[in-house]
Amino acid sequence: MVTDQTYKQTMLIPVGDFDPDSVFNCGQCFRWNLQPDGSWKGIAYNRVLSVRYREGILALAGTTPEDFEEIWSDYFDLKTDYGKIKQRLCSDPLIARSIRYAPGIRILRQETWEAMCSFIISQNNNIPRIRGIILRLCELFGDRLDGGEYAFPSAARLSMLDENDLEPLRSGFRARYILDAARKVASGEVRLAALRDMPLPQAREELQKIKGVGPKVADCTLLFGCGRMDCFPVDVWIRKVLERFYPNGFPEELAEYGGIAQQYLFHYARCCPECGL
DNA sequence: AGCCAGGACAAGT
DNA sequence: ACTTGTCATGGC
Repeated sequence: MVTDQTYKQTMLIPVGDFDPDSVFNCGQCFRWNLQPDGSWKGIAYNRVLSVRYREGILALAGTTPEDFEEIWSDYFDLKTDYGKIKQRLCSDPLIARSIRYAPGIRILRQETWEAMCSFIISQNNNIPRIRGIILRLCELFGDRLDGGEYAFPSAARLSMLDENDLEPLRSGFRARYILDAARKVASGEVRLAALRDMPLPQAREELQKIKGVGPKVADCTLLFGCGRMDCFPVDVWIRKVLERFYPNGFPEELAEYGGIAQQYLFHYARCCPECGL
């Protein structure tokens, strides 16, 4: 049954530098899954999408031209020339190696609220369990979408709950952090929409008004949830990389795309046995 | 079985 | 301003 005014279809877009396995499994997002048929299914912006990539063509199934223009083109950052950015980043030998290891990584432009919640949940946690907690959060409190999937629940919805309601998530000590975030966002005490245009230090300060949001979660929110590609989240892996390979600091001339560099380095350090860490 | 996970907080120097 | 113990749960 078709519920939309527009029939869903498959969009074919020529794009370079895109490997779904790298994009969806490099630790930046938690709601994309490989299907038995080889496609990737995910949820973002209250929409379900199916993704394939082959020989320079990105195939988006189950969407509309309108949604592609308004949502997915930006979500996958298709207007950004990653080839050019990678060329610049390759001036650094370690980043060059990490790009060679997974050249198809791109930074997704996720929703701010979802990114912030996801990385609140990520603290002192492992990626499989992060995904499980987020899945339960969506199934319990998110709106139902096509195909039995669930949207990410809004801050307004979560702000009405208490810690007992979140118990089935098994998110541990993070439950009260999720609630504090929901309440401060729903009440307008923290204005996520304003983060995009704030100076970085001010944006970090604003985010850290929330219990459970420290420097690392704030930077992940800004990089993955606000498109701030100059933001450089430092987690345990990146800290090891910095101590070992950049004792004099990260190269200044690459700071403009520091967040993208950080993601190549993170994935390389975490996944490549021969990276030296 | 035990260590550790894309950290942050609170209390202590 | 820097250091340390603690937090709840479960993946490996």
